[in-house]
Amino acid sequence: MKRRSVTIKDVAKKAGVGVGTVSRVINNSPHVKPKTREKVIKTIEELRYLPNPHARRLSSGHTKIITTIFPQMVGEFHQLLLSGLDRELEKEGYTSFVYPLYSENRYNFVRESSDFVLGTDGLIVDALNVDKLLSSFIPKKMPVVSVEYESETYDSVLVDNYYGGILAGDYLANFDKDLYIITHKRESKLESCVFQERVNGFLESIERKGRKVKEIFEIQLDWIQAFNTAKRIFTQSKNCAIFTTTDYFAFPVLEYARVIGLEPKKDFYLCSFDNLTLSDILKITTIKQPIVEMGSIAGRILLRKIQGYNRKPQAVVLKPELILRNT
Amino acid sequence: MKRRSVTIKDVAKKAGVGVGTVSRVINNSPHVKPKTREKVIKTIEELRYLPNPHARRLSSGHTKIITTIFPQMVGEFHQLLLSGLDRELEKEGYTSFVYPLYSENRYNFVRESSDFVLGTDGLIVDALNVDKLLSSFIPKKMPVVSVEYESETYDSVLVDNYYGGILAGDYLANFDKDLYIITHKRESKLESCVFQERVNGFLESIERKGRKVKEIFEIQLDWIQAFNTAKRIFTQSKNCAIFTTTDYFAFPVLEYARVIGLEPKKDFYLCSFDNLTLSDILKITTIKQPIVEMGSIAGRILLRKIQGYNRKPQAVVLKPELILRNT
DNA sequence: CTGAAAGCGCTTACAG
DNA sequence: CTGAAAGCGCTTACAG
Repeated sequence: MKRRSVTIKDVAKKAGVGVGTVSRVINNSPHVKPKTREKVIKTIEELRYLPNPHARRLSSGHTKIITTIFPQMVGEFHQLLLSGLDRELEKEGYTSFVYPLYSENRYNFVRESSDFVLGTDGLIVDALNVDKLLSSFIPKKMPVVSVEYESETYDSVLVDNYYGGILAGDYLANFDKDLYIITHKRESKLESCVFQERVNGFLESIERKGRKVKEIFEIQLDWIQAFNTAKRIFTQSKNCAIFTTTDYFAFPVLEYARVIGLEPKKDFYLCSFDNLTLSDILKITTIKQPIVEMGSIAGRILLRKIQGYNRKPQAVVLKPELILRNT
Repeated sequence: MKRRSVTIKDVAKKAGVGVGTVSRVINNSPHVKPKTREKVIKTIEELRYLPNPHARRLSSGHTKIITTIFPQMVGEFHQLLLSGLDRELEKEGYTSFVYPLYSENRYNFVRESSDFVLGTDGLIVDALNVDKLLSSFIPKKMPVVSVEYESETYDSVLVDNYYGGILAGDYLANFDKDLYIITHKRESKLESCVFQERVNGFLESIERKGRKVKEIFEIQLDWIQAFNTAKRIFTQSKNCAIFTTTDYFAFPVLEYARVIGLEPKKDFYLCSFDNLTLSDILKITTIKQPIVEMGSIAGRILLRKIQGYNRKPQAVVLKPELILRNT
């Protein structure tokens, strides 16, 4: 490709200095005489010079960018996680790109042109089995932090989903109701794997209390399906307590209950998971995760790894919390 | 940085071939004898060689990656847009990264290390005034497509938001109700600028019909605020028709109306904008945008520009559509 | 403080 | 089909 553009040489020649000096100027090196710097900056502007990032990265060895791999972009959750992450990255002049992995095609792209993974200084992987899915394409030296999934290969930052399930179970088992679970069915290896843990914790809790779940519904991350599932449950039982493993499902359930005139905390109980704005507005009882904090911690760990701190992979496990509200 | 890793030279030496041959193998060139290819592939695996992407990009001049800049990550909308985009990109072996621009810090990062924008082959910018905000950092030759904003500098793909507003106005003005608007207040230059257009179209439509809006509420993209605004409106008027410029606001409005026992299409009317799953579940009347299609068209145009087609910036304007439902 | 030069790790005509 | 070599555009010791 012959995209003849302005290079550092052109600037150097026009400014009457060496390329090294131009390089020092664009990198804010203090070892440049003010006069020289000024002259260089001026000709950079005149020539509208923009440094070639690939060349820069090839010789410097870093990009100051990290990649975040999310299974999907569901919005609020990821935005919160990212803002926590950014808070740390910004301190050191890094920023982050997002690579959503919501389709098989996108996954294949990572496999096939695995070099694109290498394109940045580090990797945050959210809610994916990074060991099975990605580690074989990730170069040995690449700093990686796994979020929401306990990796055997890398550092992890997660919420204790099992314990969250227990909290939900402890709450709902109090009531003399038919117990139901609505959870996400992992249909593809690319989907998040936190839900099963939540279910497991829930089951453990109610078993301890001598209770049994009446039915577990496994559906896709889809409001319509959740709505229809609610319909089925409320048709089966007019006296139920439902555990939805994400707030995303709680909303349609509550909605359907309203449609048929059921009153929460009387006709039925509902405990959800995530504590997104949604559950706050609708006054849904839910399990809260410290999302922003997860992001920050992950960022801090990643930065340390980039700087060369080396240690065995560890997992930081944060505790979820029951937020009692009106369901 | 001395991250001594395996290079193409190491592979060449061990395999007993030239570096050119190794390069041909990793790039799937057909001009390699099967025997040779096999040998090279084997030693690549033995050495666990991974090509350095920066070097690759420096000499080839492309990354096969395009960057998508979103103002925030609100989820469904962007996921749909991205999937439309990917459909086109994949055909040519490209993929896309997302750079969410939800904070001033993130914007500054683009300004200051503008070379990171150059890091990919093309740019999709969503719902931002790309002319004012970004064009000065974007190199002349970078292919750019603006989505949801009509750019003067680049090609654009958008929905006619003004016309959408008219559709909403034509609908709500039919009823003998107090007219209200709830819209998003752009507080920062980084926020989407589609909402004002929607409002303008709405105002134009009702004016034509000799109607006036009672009050316009400008709020943040926040459910709680929308909920409280609904409260204010329903306190002021028990007989109103509300235009929410995004489905995101329609849900809390409907929710509050329910709480106080108001019946849609009788006690009040509501017309929204976007046609997300939300409005489908809640049976909200809304203005539909062809989101996936916007993504595809943007992808196609961008690809053509990358391939060198050059023409004056044009705008592709898609028509929105009124979806009549239960509000 | 500054310039000349080596080197980063690839790709790609070129010559065979 | 293949190797030697130039070149992509930077950064960074090195020597002054």
